[in-house]
Parts: sequence; C-alpha cells; structure tokens
Amino acid sequence: MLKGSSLYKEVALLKNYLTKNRLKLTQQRETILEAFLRVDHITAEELYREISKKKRQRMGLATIYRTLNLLCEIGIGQQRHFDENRTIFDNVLHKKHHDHLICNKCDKIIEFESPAIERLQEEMAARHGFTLNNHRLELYGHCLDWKKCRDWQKSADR
Amino acid sequence: MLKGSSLYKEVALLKNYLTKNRLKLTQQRETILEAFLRVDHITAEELYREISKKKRQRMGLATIYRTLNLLCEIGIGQQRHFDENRTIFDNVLHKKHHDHLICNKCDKIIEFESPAIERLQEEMAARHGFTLNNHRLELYGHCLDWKKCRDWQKSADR
DNA sequence: CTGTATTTTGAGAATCAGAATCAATATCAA
DNA sequence: TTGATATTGATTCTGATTCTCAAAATACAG
Ligand SMILES: [Mn+2]
Ligand SMILES: [Mn+2]
Ligand SMILES: [Zn+2]
Ligand SMILES: [Zn+2]
Repeated sequence: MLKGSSLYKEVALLKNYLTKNRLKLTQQRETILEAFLRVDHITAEELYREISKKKRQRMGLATIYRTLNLLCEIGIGQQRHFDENRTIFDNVLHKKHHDHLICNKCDKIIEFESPAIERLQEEMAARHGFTLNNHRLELYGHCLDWKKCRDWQKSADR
Repeated sequence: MLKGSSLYKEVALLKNYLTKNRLKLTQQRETILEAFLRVDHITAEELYREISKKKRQRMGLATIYRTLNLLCEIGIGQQRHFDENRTIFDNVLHKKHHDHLICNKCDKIIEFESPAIERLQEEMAARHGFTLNNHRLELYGHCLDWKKCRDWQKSADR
C-alpha cells in the first residue's frame, strides 16, 4: 500500500474484496483506484490518459477497463451512458442513489435526487402492474448563465 | 405508391419531405416505411429480417439504417437506447412525448406519460439554473403477473 | 415517352469502444 | 524462497453502425 496516501480505508475496501475472492492487489489496481476516486465522472480513455501522463508505470488500456469494471462490482463505481457510444464511470463511493442534469454546452454534470419523482415513478410502475428494479433519469439542457458555463468548461478538475 | 395500402397519408408525408429536399421516393424507402409503421419499437436488424423474410425485393442492411435515420429526421421515428450497444427505433407517428416502462423478463415495453413527473423535472432544472432541452426517463422492472409476462413473450406482434 | 443528371442502392470495407487471447510477469501464501 | 495462481499488456477480435463506390433507379425537362 502506498505511503502518504489518504485512501487507506478505500484501498482496504478494495483489498478486502480481492482477498475474499482470491484476487490480487496489484500496483495498477491501486493506481487506478486512487485516480478514479479523485474524480466524479470519467471515461476509461480519459482515466488512461490521466494515468499515462504521470507515467509512474506502464499501464494497458485493457487493464483500465478491467479494473473499472471490478470497481463497479465492488460498488465503488457505476456505469453511465449519457451519450451512446461511450461509457462514463461514476465514482459513487460516498454517494447514495442520484440522477443527473447534464449541460449540452459545457458538459457540466449535476447530481440530484428527488424523492418526489422517485415516488411518482413507483406509482406509475404499480399502476401498470410492475415491480421496479431500477431506473434511469437524465435531464439535458444548458446553463442559463453563460459565464458560469464557460468557467466550468475551462476548469480542469472534472 | 403501392396500391391497396392504407398508408397513403404517411407515404405522402414521406414523399413531401423527400421532394422538398430533392430526394427520391424509392421502393425500398416505401417498403421500410410500411414495415416500420406496423410496429411500435424495433431494431434495424429486426426490421431487416422482417423485410427479408417476405423477400419482396433485395434490401441491404445499410439501406435500413439509412432510411430509419431518415424517418427520424422527418419526425416519424426516434432512437431509443434501452440497453447500450443496440438502438431501438420508436415509431412515434401518432404519439406525443412519452417515457417507457420496460420488463427485464419479457422485454415488454409500456409507454406512459406523467405530467406530474415532467413538472418536477422542470422544477429541478430551474433550481439548478438550467433550461431543459430534453430528458430520458426509463423504468426497468418486471411484470407482477407471470402469466401475462409469458403471454406477451409468446405474442409475435411487438 | 425519352434521355440525362442526380440520387440511391447493396456489398463489402472501415470504424470504434470494449472484450477476449495468451505468453510473460507479478502476487501471495505456505 | 518457491510454486501455484492471477494479472498484465500487446494484440486481435467483435458487433453495431457508418462509409465507399460502382451499378442501378428515379425525377424531370424537353
Ligand atoms: Mn453521478
Ligand atoms: Mn415508445
Ligand atoms: Zn453549461
Ligand atoms: Zn414481463
């Protein structure tokens, strides 16, 4: 385990899952976990470039995909499909269920939850004789404030 | 234009759009339109097999894709992505905006609309300083009634 | 109706994200 | 430390959709 990391608990969570399943804690898995937990939403490709830039070690794109999927199994990540033909991985470590509001102009992603909407969804399902397993609610639009929209666009930490 | 078709109006709609854009009304476009208007939701591949079965004429898969996209431009169809890696085309000719309830067991698709939910969505967007362009709401679950679930599964006309 | 310019078609190649292969390498428990 | 086992990364493969382009169909002026 890396010294000086502020992610002892998170790495422990990963290690625990791995051990329980006779899997191994590798350097790349740890590196990927750390980089992933630093962001909110990211694609495999972006994470790959992010890690490669700091080229602390060789890292194959396939490993990024494999590990990201592993994190989803553990429950640390979740796949999102805001636009078809690319998967965005959502870091949900300290988050509960939420839906998304997405700006088509600056790609800002806002997370929200609406108990009222969730209730109406259940009601609608029941009305049609359905038991709900999950749902997907995505709202697309644009920021009213162009300045904010641009500022977000320019900021690197997304 | 085919004789005996009950789709004069719809074919006219297509022809009108085509003429307006210096495009041509071909046999395959008419065949695809007719087959498409016969269903609610269908993939390009399914429509391809459907038409090939009745092999009234040779028809390339690329033509199906091209024409389905054309119908979407006209507003007769709309792409859906209930599961990533395959596009379902929704025949929306006589439908207004609606969302979907999908059975994970039998693939039944129920269309619904909820003004109450739509209102709450707008409210949520406004709260975050957003103007809404569109949204995606999909509810996944399963039919309570297994019998109905199976019956649906067996019925051909989907 | 006919000739001609223009669009469309179908077969197959190209694309692209993501998964599968597999020999070489790393991990871990005894 | 050793050896069984899992993992890695380079590469190939996959599958849905789009692209290419020569041959065929269509529209429309005459
Ligand atoms: Mn999120
Ligand atoms: Mn529909
Ligand atoms: Zn914005
Ligand atoms: Zn069902």
